[in-house]
Amino acid sequence: MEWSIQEIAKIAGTTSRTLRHYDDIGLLKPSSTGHNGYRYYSQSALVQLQRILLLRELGLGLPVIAQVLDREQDTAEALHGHLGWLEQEQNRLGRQIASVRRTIKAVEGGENLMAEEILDGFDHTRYKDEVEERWGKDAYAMGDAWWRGMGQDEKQAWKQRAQKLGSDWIAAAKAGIAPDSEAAQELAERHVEWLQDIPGTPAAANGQNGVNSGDIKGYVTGLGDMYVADPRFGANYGGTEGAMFVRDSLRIYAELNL
Amino acid sequence: MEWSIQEIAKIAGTTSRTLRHYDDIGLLKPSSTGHNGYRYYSQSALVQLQRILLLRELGLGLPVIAQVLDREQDTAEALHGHLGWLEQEQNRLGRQIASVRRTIKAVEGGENLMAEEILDGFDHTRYKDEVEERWGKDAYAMGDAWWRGMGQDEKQAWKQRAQKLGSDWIAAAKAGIAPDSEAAQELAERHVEWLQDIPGTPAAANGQNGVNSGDIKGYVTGLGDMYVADPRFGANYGGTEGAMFVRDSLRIYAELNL
DNA sequence: CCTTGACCTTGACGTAACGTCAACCTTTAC
DNA sequence: GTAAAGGTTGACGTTACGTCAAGGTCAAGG
Repeated sequence: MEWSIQEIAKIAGTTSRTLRHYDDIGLLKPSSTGHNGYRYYSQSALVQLQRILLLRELGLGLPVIAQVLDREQDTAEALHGHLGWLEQEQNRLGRQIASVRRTIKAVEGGENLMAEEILDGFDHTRYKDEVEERWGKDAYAMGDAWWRGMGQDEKQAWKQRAQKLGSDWIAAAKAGIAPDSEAAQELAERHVEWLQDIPGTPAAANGQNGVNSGDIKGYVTGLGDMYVADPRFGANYGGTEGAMFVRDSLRIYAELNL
Repeated sequence: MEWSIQEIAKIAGTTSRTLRHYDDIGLLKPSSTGHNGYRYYSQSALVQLQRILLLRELGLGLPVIAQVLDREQDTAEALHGHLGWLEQEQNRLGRQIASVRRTIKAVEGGENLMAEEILDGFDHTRYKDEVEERWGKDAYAMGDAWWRGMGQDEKQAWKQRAQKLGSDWIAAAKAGIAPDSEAAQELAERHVEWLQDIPGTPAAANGQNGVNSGDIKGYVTGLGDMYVADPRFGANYGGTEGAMFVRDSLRIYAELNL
């Protein structure tokens, strides 16, 4: 018994285009071809097709399905791997949903979505890439959620605090004092305390992150290096020169106190 | 203050390619262009970019973002709509995950993924399209889960039952008895009882589906029509002739008893 | 024999949002 | 002068087909 392309398509609940596609990519060849080029499919081809469609409904990609059918990969193994990916996706969606909900609340609360003022002084989203690269996506996500979850006045306060810290650093650097001087070390202490108020980072006082507290030292010195290497951060501390002063002060503070 | 394309890319945490893309599709034009064709972006463009990236991270499509930025659509409204889509997706993923888990269990339990034997007599996946079209996606999903959740012997029993029912129908039709005869009505009763054992359909005895029991009558007569109209179903009852006999018997039974 | 309609074929564009060369021009720094 | 860095405009690749487009094949009817 052989069926034409439309017939198996109907039987299996798919379209003839899909069949041609599977033929093109070599996933499922017709069991015979007429002299006129017509594709004909046998019972065994139908079984294969059903398998393909079953796996496809589970979300597997066609290349993976091909491997499974060619016995190049164990079915259960492939499904396990796929399951992991699916769960990751679901988590991602969950986080995204939470973010959207927060944003809706913020917007409906009258907050202008990322107003100009956010730019001057402190803009946390600028650091997205660095943060994600160094401490993982979750770190940024937590910081991001924390930031957007704050009220207008809280944000204002935070920015003022950051700006004050920055200007104090610049003043200290201009004054030519040493990084290991008492004044500089006091600033370093303020800086670390400030960092500890950002959730999701290794420095966060409450250990809600998976990072153990032993990382704080490396985190702080790493930050110092970043301030110097990246002009966007350095700009907050009076350019590269100021950033170097901050870095040295922080390193010394970290060595002595963390 | 103006920035080159790489500079804002870095500041905003994206790539120059993305900026060019946004320029191409008209989502974000550079605030000025040099005589050499270089793109330059101002502070306000940066703000727009940040807004775009924020919305993009929330999963909105670029066309929607464009509408929001052009004030053609309310931000909160767009986010609400998007939220609905996200939740749908999450649900879909959840169902898919459950399906994959069941399939893994089946495969690891030694069941050959859709073996040949499934084809003869009864293959529920053949009816996917019809079931989904007539009674919704959930109906098929539930029936599907139910089928794959059964053990090998249970499936065997089910198929035997289906096949016995089919052959009895064929025999009755061949015997030339009337659809309203006692023998035919007994068969119709068996048929309905059989249908009631398939979860997710309007006929299911336990009302786990959102369908009210008043639909059973329409469901049964509708099925009869389908048997006649679709040769795949009719084949189970001895072709179109037999299917017509089944349809008439079922219709009479439904009128009298449902 | 011719037409009509149903079904088949291959070929090619479109989809979302860019990543990734390729080929070529500018600016900056040494 | 030249090399490095950065800019420009194409154009292809990505996933799994949907959707024409142009044209050949086959069974039935006038």
